[in-house]
Amino acid sequence: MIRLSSLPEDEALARCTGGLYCPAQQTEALIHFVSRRAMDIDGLGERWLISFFEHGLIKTVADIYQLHNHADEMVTFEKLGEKSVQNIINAIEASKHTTLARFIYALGIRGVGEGTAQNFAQQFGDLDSLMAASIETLIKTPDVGEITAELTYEFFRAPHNIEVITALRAAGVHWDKVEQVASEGLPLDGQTWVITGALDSMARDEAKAKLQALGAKVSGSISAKTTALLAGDKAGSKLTKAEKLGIKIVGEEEFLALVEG
DNA sequence: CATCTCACACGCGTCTCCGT
DNA sequence: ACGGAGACGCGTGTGAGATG
Repeated sequence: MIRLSSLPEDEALARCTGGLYCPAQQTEALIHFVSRRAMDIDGLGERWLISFFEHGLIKTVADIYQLHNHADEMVTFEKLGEKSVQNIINAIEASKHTTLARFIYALGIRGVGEGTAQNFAQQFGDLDSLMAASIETLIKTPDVGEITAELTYEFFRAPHNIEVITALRAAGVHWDKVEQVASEGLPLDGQTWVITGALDSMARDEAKAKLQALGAKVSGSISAKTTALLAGDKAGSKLTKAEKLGIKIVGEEEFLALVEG
């Protein structure tokens, strides 16, 4: 996505709202769709997506799931061998089994990032309910205001977006039923945590999942309302800010004792 | 086997939107 | 109107795979 603020004044209004279909945004949509936090298709990055797009192998994100029919053509690309192509095809196949939250995030609806996508998944439980929801209903989702609700509503009213979503589901993209999580009674219920630095024992995503499983909300930036900062190696400005605000700093050992105990 | 390219992981800063 | 928090782009370091 191109930030409006990075555009010259006279181009600021040039952004279209085509979502999954608009030609100017197609490659951006593709790149976002395969990214780690969305559908997580390993090995298929920006470079190959653009090449495949330029050679007409893919036009929309739904075409990614037809790429296995073009394996012979793919190996003819420079720097792309049989092994890489097989890895890409395997990764595409693996991505068919996902979660509703990831799928919503992958759609690239403006204003809907990872957190909001998760909230939508929790709130609506299935894609059809979300797609059918009115602006008034959408606004009832946590962290969703008028603007995001309207953008989401419009997204699901665009025929080409519906087409792509239908094609994705027809290609076999599916997700498990959403489990409604009740955070009440969990040890970290009502707390907001932030993670900084690298952890030795696990990836940050894993640490985030563990904290969420204990009822905590995990945020990306420190504020006065933050309960605690989980600080690993090479912690940067977040640690400084947390210290300044007098926020509790939790080291990896203490964190492990907490999540395992 | 050395080199090159690409994708990924992660941190950080900025901007925007939401809720109060 | 303001502060909090999320979205997003950019920069850097690292590892895997392709090529010659």
